[in-house]
Amino acid sequence: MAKEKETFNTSKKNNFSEWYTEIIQKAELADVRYNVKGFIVFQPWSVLSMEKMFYYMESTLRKKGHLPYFFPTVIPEENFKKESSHVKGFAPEVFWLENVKGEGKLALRPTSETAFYQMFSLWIRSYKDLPFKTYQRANIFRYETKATRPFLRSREFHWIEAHCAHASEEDAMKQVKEDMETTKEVLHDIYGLPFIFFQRPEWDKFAGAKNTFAADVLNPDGKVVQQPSTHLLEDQFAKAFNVKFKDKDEKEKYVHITCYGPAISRIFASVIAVHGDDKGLRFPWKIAPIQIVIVPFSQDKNVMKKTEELKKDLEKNNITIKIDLTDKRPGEKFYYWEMKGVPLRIEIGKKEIKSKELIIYRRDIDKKEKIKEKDLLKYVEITSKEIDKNLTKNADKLFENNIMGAKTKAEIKKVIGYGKIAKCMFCSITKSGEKCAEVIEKETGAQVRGIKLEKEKASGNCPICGKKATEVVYIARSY
RNA sequence: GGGGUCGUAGUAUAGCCUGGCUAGUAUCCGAGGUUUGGGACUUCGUGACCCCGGUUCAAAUCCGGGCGACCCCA
Repeated sequence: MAKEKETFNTSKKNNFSEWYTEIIQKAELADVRYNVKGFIVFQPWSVLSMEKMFYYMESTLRKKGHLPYFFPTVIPEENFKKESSHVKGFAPEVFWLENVKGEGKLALRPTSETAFYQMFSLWIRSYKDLPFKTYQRANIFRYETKATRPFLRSREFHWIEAHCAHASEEDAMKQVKEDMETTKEVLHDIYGLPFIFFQRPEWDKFAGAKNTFAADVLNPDGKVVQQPSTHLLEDQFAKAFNVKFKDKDEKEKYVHITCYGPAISRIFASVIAVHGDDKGLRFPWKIAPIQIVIVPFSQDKNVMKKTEELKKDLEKNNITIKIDLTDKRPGEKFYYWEMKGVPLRIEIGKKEIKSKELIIYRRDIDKKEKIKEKDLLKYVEITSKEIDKNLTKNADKLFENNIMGAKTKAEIKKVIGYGKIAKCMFCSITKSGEKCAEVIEKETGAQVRGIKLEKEKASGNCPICGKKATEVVYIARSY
């Protein structure tokens, strides 16, 4: 046997940053050599997976009554300026198109509130039109400063944004809860990503929102990544864009708007980071670019015939499958597809034909087993579910073990130093708590992420200012 | 936002300090042969000094600027 060769120069645990950089290149997820900073080429292995991610997210939204749109990529400056806190928050990140003859200045959308609500004002007339639930799949542009990272923070990213108009604040809040439910159904139950939904503190809200709720996913390096966020926009945007409806009582009222933004390309970063290991990627079954790869040991006629047969049977069951016919040796193919994260591999040669058996390798647990050929479909059906369950369970466990209580400033420091999330009492997440949050950020480099929606009971005092605690907050470093 | 490291074939690197060679090696790629049950071997071949300017008889090497990448801290 040949000498052990590691797939990566470093392990995920010892140096997450380098592991991440390396896996993106090795697994051909993105080519960062495109010659504009912060813009990368998404390669097939990431696109195929993200297509599936989009599919699950979009079909879940549609099931819940959202209808799809494609809005223009450009937004006129005029729209952009209508909501003052929004423009203030986003202005530094906007790419402007200059030299557009006679058209005024145009922004490349950094998000599309100001495009959607402009049209909402034309479309929404009556309470019968509400709730008005939309979404679009789009790429958006934000001028991130120098810390760009493939998938995690790029200047162009691919996302879904859902915009809804409601008759009342209660309805809007219901929508926010539905968005959280959607996040669980898709991010957790399909992509296998654990998260906590936080209500963000006053000082960390989306520009122009009354309240922001955001899901934080934990990265293996101990930092959290903000994933989907949903915002209660109250009626600020409705007033700015004059989105009104005639209610049952015959009065004109402003709608209550909510928006929800799952960024698929960024969530993909978490899929890589959370599930990957030192052999490479590990895809959850439903979002694997290829779900099963067949590696034949020889190109013998009978082996080839059997391989084709298996492929057809599996494809009939909607399984994405590939036969590896390259002239590499089997061992090299094994390592390659393991690095690529394909969940299942079938190995087949003359011996298996004779014994009517198959060797199956499971990427999630890195083990092989033998099964009867006739049991293949049933095996795949059961195992694919087990794979997802297993990956999700492991991720959940890791997440839970990374939350630690802290009672004093020193303890917060310690917990953050371990690369974990600190849970502690806090004075307030309204304006008055901001100073304490700044102290924490200055001394630990971590931010107050917010409170859980199902409110936890506070007791004792704020470890920073010593005032009576009103909230239980979570503190973490973030991307 | 602050700091650091760096840019030589598709990839990873040597050479740079102390200017001068046909720019070395491995891998990848292409052609041939032997192989194929966990990262094969062999023969031949193609391929590179990030861009702009400066110093110099002479620049991959020194200087300035630009562009880009990575890492750490906030």
